[in-house]
Amino acid sequence: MKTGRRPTIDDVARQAGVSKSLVSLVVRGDLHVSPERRASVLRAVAELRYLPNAMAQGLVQKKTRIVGVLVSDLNNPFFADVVAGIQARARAIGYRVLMSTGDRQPQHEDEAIETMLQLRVDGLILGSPMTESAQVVRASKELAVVVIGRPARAASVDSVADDDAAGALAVVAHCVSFGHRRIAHIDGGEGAGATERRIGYEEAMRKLRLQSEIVVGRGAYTEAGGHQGARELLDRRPRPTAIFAANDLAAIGALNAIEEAGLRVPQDISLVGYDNTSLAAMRHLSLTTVHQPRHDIGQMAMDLLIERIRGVRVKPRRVVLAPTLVVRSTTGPPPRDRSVAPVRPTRRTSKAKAR
Amino acid sequence: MKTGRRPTIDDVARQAGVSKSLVSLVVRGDLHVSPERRASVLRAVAELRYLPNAMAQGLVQKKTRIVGVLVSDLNNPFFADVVAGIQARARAIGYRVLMSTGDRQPQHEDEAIETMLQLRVDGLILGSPMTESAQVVRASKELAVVVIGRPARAASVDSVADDDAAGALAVVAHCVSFGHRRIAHIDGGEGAGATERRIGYEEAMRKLRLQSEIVVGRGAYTEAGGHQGARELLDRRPRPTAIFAANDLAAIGALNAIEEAGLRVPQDISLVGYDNTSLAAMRHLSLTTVHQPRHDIGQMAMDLLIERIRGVRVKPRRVVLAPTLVVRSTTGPPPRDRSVAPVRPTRRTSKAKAR
DNA sequence: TGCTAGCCTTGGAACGTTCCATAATTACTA
DNA sequence: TAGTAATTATGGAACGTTCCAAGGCTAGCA
Repeated sequence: MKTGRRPTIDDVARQAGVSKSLVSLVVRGDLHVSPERRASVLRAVAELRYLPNAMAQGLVQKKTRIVGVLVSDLNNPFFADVVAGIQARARAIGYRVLMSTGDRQPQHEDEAIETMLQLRVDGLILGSPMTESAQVVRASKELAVVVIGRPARAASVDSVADDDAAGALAVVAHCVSFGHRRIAHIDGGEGAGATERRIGYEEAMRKLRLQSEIVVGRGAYTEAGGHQGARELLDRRPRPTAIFAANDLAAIGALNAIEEAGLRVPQDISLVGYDNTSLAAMRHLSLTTVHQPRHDIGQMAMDLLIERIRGVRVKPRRVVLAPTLVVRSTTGPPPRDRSVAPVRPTRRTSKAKAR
Repeated sequence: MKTGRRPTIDDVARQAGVSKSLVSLVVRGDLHVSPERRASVLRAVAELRYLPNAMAQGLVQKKTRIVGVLVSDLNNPFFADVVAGIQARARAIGYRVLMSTGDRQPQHEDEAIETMLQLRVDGLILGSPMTESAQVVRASKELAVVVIGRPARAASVDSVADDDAAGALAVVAHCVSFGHRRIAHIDGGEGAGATERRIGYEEAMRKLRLQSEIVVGRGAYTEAGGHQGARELLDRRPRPTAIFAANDLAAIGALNAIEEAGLRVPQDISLVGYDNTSLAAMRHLSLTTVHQPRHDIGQMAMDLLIERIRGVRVKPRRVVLAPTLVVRSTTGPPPRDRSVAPVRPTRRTSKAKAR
């Protein structure tokens, strides 16, 4: 770490024997520059290792070509693909991506967002934020904001999310097709989309005439949350025969709790996650879950953001993508249980074969 | 997204009836301001929702109080805790953290770093970068750079890493204590610390008089890499009885390959990972692995960075933390195998008990 | 030859802050 | 009461870019 002052555009201009305006033009790839001068400028740039100061650029241009991305939880591989999708699009149109995380703490998330706002990023993508805070809504009046993972409320905010109700229904229906009735849910607490998934679960249960069996354990979109929610559920008598966790991380926590209780999956209890993260796909785990097109979600979020940045659209958009159930090995028929009459055994058998 | 111009310090000054210098003092919490004026400035700030422009600040202050963090792979939960450690320290001393990722592609990593440099971050923490590129070394001449996960080469770069040789030795010794001899390694390719781990493995094998059994499958710090490396190893005859994967992600990929081959862990083959990520701790997986103090690593990296930023130290530091073996359920005695004489059965038994 | 058009190049204003020197005010001391 | 010190407030320069209007030059054309 030497103390040499970073070269500025003036240093380059002096070295190349031209004006700083010309250097600026060359660096930005302007076409109307004579080949000789361009060459000498580029030589000077290389010799001095000149790197334009993005702050000075941003100040005068009143834009940064940076989009900020808030990632709610670095422990959740869900965001890896989402961010990859964002970056792919951003790269294609010359935008840079800067990330930040609030570690699932609303206050920290607000601070992270504030940092982005102070930096005057051109747009903000919020990956499953804990809240659509007042700060966010205010911010969205002055720059483009897209929320991923929950439907935005404010009209100035766009969103990209999957259809949680449809996903939840698919899960419940899948369990019912095996003959389950006591299908419980571990919710995602304050997490993005958690309320939608819980309500989706409840409505699905009602639709399938299982409203009397609705049970929700309090959890979170984390392993710890899933663990706690599962313990709550496992303590109930009669015990649920299937658990639908709000996301894959929670499902893993639930699995830990289930195994700690000496139960087997899926023989004693079926388990379903959400998100179809790389974790769920692990052969050893082979978690039945709901797939979301993560890369597409990221791309779509970036597309929406760009539309707003460019001002080609002012109307809010709520993109809803269709989720798909991915059946793996953590779901199966419920155990025989004398306390409850077996449920439509024929249907159970046929579905079990279909798997 | 309204088009209202963001309020500047001048707007606040006008509204509060004071000079912009005074506004600047109040906003930065200077003490020598009369209570009345402070109050009116703060009122104006609130009314206008004034947020200082970090670019303008950075331009004149010649520092940003931002540290950039490159995360090599968002799929690897290893970095979640590292970043948490960095953030904890940063928050304590009023620095902001901005992240970026190159998705394990050296070229993208360089671009991400360039973005940070253009932004004139005060320091850069590189989380397990694919390379210590020329760009990084150059950059380190002008700002503080700390590398995590591999010992830095350049004198101007600090580093925080665990003792990979010690970790590898612990793994190999653990396997040997069970009676394994054909202990193979899946390397981490170009990943940070991968070479050190591979060499550590090879030296450990030599030290334990198993040099003739050294086998390295080509892999990467990813599930796919581990899968491929494992397939390569499983095709060998005689087959290894234990596999030491370069990290937990690779171990999971290896586990998939092992199960695909119809083998059981640990009965047919033992498996060890590295990093002790949350994945390894999953009860259902229960992977024997090597623990790194991730949060401490992050904190230490931030501490080193701050020393450099503040200029209180110019000598390079290579912090090496001690790893610890975490024995779980994926390691056990090798299967009986008539082609090789059993190895010191007494020792095997005693160690098995110790577990 | 003079005029126009087009290309290339340039100086200086602007962006929104902080820093610095100095001014204005008040308080304290001899 | 004057002089000094301490406190609070201010205007303008500076930071490193881009933008804009305008200048110089060359070439084409009548």
